[in-house]
Amino acid sequence: MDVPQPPVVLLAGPTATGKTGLALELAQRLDAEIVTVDSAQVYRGMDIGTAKPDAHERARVPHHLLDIRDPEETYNAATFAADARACIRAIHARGRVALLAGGTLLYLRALLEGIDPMPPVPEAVRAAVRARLETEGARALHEALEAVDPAAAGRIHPNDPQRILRALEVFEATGRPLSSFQQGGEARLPAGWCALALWPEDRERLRARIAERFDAMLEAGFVEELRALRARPGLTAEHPSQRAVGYRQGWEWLDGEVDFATFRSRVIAATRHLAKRQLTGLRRFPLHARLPAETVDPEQALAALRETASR
RNA sequence: GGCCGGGUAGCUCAGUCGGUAGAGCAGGGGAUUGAAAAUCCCCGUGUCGGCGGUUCGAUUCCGUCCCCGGCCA
Repeated sequence: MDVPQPPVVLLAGPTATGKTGLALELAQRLDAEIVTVDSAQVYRGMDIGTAKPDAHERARVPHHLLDIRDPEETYNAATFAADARACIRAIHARGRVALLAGGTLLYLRALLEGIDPMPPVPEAVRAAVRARLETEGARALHEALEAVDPAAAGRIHPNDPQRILRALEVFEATGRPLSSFQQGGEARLPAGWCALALWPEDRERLRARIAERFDAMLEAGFVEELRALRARPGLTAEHPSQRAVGYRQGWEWLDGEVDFATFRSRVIAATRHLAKRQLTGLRRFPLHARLPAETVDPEQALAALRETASR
């Protein structure tokens, strides 16, 4: 390229739009290494269902932040932000471009805005609050939160157990309201970044693609992958890794709760829901360009990059 | 051909003792600060199969026809 390349290129987009393929293509042309932004692909043993780049693809271009946790472990946004920052620094030290590729927007925001520093919550505190949720219910805990952290309670819906839990455990662990840690911040792209997103213009085609892709996963041995995970003694359907699309429904099926046809249609529906939520998040994300997903075109992506770099 | 069920939202169905109807799923939009492929919130007018009749008023009752199941011929 005759114009200076942006040192960080971001390729986002909802699931099943061809990010992996385009990222590979771009990485080779830009002499880049790929940093995956994906909350499910961090787990080992979850390959087919997460559409993780295969060994051949990973041999072509170095990939980072894949397979860095066992499925019994829990990864999170703050850790991602730190890991990704370290990866970018190392890639730049090698004189190469960092290509961030993936669709987990919370992770991206944590990286861009920074995530407000907060002390870790001891597991015992977490378990205690969780137990209260079981016995008292989300509404009651929301009222409890109202008393100690009205700002957070106002922002969190009374039916949202996950956020109520988080706010309460932070208060229990630190004696300070969660909201007092949160400074708030805007997602702004640093200089030298170029943010692109693959954008499906045609929902109908995206839906068809999602169904086809899942059938291909089944053919590639997804059921074997599920059985292997289920055979791990310490792993349960409640682990965050196993709540991922495809895996959650896989446990339901293997536990005999639903038949195969229901399993298949539920996974496909859940994937469409995921794509929809990703699209919603992407709409308010600072992007330089949307690339039509129907015609994934590396040339078009490179043109968008050049235009951004020359600004 | 006879008898019995059914025909209500894109799908599966509930309901209206007569005052023109609502759930789940699907679909759309939105929120999102350490689980995020997570967790939540909001959005439902549809000749209530057709045509007649009774009635102030019928998707609801009656008649008739059509369609789909089942049983009997």
